[in-house]
Amino acid sequence: MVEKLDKRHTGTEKIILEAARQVFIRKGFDGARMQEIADEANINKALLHYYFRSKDKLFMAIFVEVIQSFILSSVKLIQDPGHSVFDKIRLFVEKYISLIQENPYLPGFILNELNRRPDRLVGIFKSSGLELDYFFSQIEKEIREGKIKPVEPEHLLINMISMCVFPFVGKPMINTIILSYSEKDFNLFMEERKRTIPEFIINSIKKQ
Amino acid sequence: MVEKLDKRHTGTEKIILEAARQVFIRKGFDGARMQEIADEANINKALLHYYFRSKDKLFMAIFVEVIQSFILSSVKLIQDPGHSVFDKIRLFVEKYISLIQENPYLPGFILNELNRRPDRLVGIFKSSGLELDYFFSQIEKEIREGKIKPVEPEHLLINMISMCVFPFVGKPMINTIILSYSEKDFNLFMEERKRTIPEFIINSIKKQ
DNA sequence: GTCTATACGGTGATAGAC
DNA sequence: GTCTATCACCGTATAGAC
Repeated sequence: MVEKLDKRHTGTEKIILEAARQVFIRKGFDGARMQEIADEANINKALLHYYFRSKDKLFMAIFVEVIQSFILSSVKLIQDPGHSVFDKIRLFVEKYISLIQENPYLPGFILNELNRRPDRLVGIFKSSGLELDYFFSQIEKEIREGKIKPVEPEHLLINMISMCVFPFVGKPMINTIILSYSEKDFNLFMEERKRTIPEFIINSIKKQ
Repeated sequence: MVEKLDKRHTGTEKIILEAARQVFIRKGFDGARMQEIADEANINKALLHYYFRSKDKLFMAIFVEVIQSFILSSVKLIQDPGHSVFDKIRLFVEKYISLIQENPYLPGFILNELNRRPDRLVGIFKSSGLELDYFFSQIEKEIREGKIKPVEPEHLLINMISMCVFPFVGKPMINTIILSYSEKDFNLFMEERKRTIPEFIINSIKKQ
């Protein structure tokens, strides 16, 4: 608990974390091997246990880091008072898809680990302080003002997230059975979605 | 290859398959243990290897079964010539969500395994013969007839699937950080979505 | 801090009795 | 077909030299 409070990350520790990140994301917790992480970092297994006591602790270290850098960073703007709902939709979709494009395997990794060991992992970002009250009340306000049609804010939010994230998680399925896309096709498709998703949503909820 | 062509599934074999199905879906291939499957089936490990030669073969057996019963069954109606596009949207969403509600962990399992070992698994339903040509041309026809707005059929389809499936895959995240739902809340939410998703889609694409 | 060597508990798979 | 016993290996973790 108190360990490593003031100690800064050394070079080796950073290298290990980066190697662990790559291997865990590629293989998942169960599929990852300490040996593979050691190889990736060009060190030996013993050193892994020197820096992090166990596989589980090493995993938790990278998982916390991943969660915070990935989820929290991008979801802040939807609470920003400076944008209309429509603008937030456009900005969020563009930003969120771009973020995932840089780390396309992150969503699948996070969601799978969360499903596999919810008790262990869910607590991590339970205290992340993600508040959506303002966004939801903003939607209700714009409904009252006649700017957008009556719509359930929760469903709207989940719809938006679903359409951005799911294609990456379902990529192997999309590329084979659903649409028979090549890697290049898929990238183009996701690039198009930065435009079509906001269009699709706004078409649905805008007052005529 | 030729083995077991005429031999019907015995009782024991069915029990094993059912046990394997539960454990694999709960733990994934890497996390599943042959011992646990044996326990679940109330037999011993040796018998597993008697019926299926290896863990991998046992996994493939249940995976093929899962894919076929899950994916193919529900996606047929979108090629059905007897429904309008709007009706297909309503029917598909209702049917697909209901199907997943009966096996809520199936989508996460399938998607994760597919991402983890695409080379091995993707071939299984590559020859499934899922054809979407009719559905896509039907959409383009209704666009020409002025029934629905110009829309990219591929995006429409992926949007629909995303909104149905993603909430189940992202359930731990929705229930904790995004919406703070209880199990009961979540079920209610998904029940609502059978109505709100078709409404959301049709609002977006219907001609005024 | 970093290495080699090793302990030790699983884990998939097989042998062989019944 | 079903069981018990066992093997060979792998994976995490530790001991101890440098």
